[in-house]
Amino acid sequence: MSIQIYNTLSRKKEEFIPLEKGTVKMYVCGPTVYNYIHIGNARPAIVFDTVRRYLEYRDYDVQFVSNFTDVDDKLIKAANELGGSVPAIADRFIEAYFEDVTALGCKRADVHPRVMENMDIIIDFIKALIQKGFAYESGGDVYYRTRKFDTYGKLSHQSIDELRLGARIEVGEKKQDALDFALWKAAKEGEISWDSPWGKGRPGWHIECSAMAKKYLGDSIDIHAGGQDLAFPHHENEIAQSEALSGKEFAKYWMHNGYINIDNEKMSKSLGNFITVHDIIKRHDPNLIRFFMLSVHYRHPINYSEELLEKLSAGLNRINTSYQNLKHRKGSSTGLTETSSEWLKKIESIRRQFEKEMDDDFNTANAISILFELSKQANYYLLESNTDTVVIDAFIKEFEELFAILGLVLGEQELLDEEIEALIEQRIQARKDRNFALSDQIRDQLKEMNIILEDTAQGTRWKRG
RNA sequence: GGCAGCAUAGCCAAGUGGUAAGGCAGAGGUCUGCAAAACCUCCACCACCGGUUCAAAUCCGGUUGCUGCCUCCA
Repeated sequence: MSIQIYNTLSRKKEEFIPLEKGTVKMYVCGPTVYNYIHIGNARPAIVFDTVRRYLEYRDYDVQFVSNFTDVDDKLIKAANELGGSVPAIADRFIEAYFEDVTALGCKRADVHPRVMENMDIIIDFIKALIQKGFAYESGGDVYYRTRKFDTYGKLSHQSIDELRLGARIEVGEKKQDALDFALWKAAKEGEISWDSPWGKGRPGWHIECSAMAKKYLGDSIDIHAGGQDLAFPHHENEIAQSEALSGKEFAKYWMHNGYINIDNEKMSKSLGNFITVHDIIKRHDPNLIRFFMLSVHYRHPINYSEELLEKLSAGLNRINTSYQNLKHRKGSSTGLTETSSEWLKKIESIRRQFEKEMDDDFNTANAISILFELSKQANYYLLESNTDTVVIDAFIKEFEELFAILGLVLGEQELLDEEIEALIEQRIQARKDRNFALSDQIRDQLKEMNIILEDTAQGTRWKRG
């Protein structure tokens, strides 16, 4: 079975066939680092990290690049307001970004290029576009000549004429056409700037991705991804720049994730209705946040609420409990039983179902339902009086591997202190003596310490409440 | 105005032609010294109106409502 990916270009699911067998070149548009990221920004980080993990699981060598926009208007503004230089603000929030997304289970990209470190290739890129007639200098700015690029609008499925009719497009004095966009912006007084053939200035927003994708991955890449709102104009412009220069298709598959809403309205920094990752992970397990993000298909919107998180938490705990119960049971398991091979087959079939769901445009919502199925089967198996260590191990491995593909972590049993251990021992003795008054008292006492006890046929076990 | 998306049980959410996955919550039961965990059972005619079809939540047309992009934005 092959992997299907919904491609914004064709608006259809397509079979994934990499340009180069066994390798996936993937570029994900990263954040502008002028502030802490909010959970809406975290969605692409988590979603495309999961895509990457799954492709790696499928034995692809994934070359994963994700940029930081560290020079732009908002950074200049933030530097003025917070005090400090643009590079210092960028450094600070890049560090915060890594802290946040690492907590959310995202791996580092192979390269996280920054605009400031790639000024030379950006300027070269613009020079080449001017040479080819796709760009022009105007009063220290450089603009892309949009109408010269025949297929402009192919990603957002709009014609240049339709876009031109858009009510809010204004013609700048320096632009030849309303749809032309800036490749280079002349510096205003006191702004951070770099020398260029057109005077001091800084790059426009879109050119960085074209230039850096080319540098790190080449003229043509497999997957280019980002939030839905980047499709137009950002990605459309990237296509115009890159394809005008190389004459080749820039990216084969374009993936866009949906938004996070609050009260059914888009969460965004400009609307001010955002929750930063920095704050939310103080209140909630970051693993739960990731689970929340993956519980909905990546192209659909998610409406955020605290109540929803709590409900999801109950489900995630159920899976975790099941995993802990398997581990608890491992010690008392014996050898092969009559049903062993049947169960091993069952586990294998769950794996195949999981793959089937992930193959289908990374349907993590359904993949999670398979996790519940695994959990249910494991619980059912644990009902048997004799369990086989091989089967138990197979279940445990299955939990661990499927969780790893989704970038989720399973709770690990930590050690208890001696006082608590002693109380548990004392209660076990009390129960042997059928002194239930004492045993219940100890259980209550432990509960106040947030330790929940469960008595099973294989002995007493505990967990954190 | 242009271009898209969405509308499925109390809540969340899959599902693109054959009579509705999964989770949370709820009800009943089993197990247990009592609990907990777990297991079993129950809980939806898929916004509305037409049409196509032997057959539609799924396709087509229309209506209503909501959202997004067209401007910085994940």
